[in-house]
Amino acid sequence: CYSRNHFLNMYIKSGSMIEAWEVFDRLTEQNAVSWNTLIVALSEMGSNREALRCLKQMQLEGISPSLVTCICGLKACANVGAIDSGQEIHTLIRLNGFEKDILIGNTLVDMYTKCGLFLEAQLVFDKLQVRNVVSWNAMLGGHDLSYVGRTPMECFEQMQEDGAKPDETTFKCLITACSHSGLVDKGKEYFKAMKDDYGIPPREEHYTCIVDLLARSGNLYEANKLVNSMPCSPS
RNA sequence: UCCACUAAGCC
Repeated sequence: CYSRNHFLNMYIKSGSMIEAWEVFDRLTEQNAVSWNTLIVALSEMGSNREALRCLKQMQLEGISPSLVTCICGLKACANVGAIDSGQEIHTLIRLNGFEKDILIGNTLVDMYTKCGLFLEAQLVFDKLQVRNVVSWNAMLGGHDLSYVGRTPMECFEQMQEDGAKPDETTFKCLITACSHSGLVDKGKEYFKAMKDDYGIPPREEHYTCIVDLLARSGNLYEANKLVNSMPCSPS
């Protein structure tokens, strides 16, 4: 069944969804992994409702959702703001004792922020036993932090006190958060600090973030200057 | 370790 699932994934990754379904149907024994593979594929192609239907279906067929199933399901919920299903999955998580898992926790935080339940997200976040850079990035990037009475700056400091090392994604989230809160100077500072103090060379997306920040604040001249000084796209 | 967490703008 091992190789069968690989096979299934191969079709999916090459974009042959029809063949993938055929392979799936012909599997004599669909285990949680085959279902997960399908659910991920569906949600990646934007068929999130269909993905959630699969999650129900697998249960009807007597296969219990694994930890990975819960993660994939939550992502599908996050994509379409399906808070009801999200909460059902959260219940499932509790029933199975998956809640201490960091990946589960991070995905829950993300799902709740994407669904607009910021306090719920904060609650899950606070209850995490261990937090990593992804947890912090999810908080930082998910929504306007002012909903939970925080600023991007505080969040950024706290994450470091907590021992998380800011990465590329952190700065994308951080600068975007500044941009959305009108914190123009702070955003510029962070952009500079990123390479000067943290040794992270800005990528194309970081330039997009900072240009967006400048342009939004009416700083067209500076934005233009920056675009012209950009190195050619690395990758 | 068959599958799995966060990630800019435009729309």
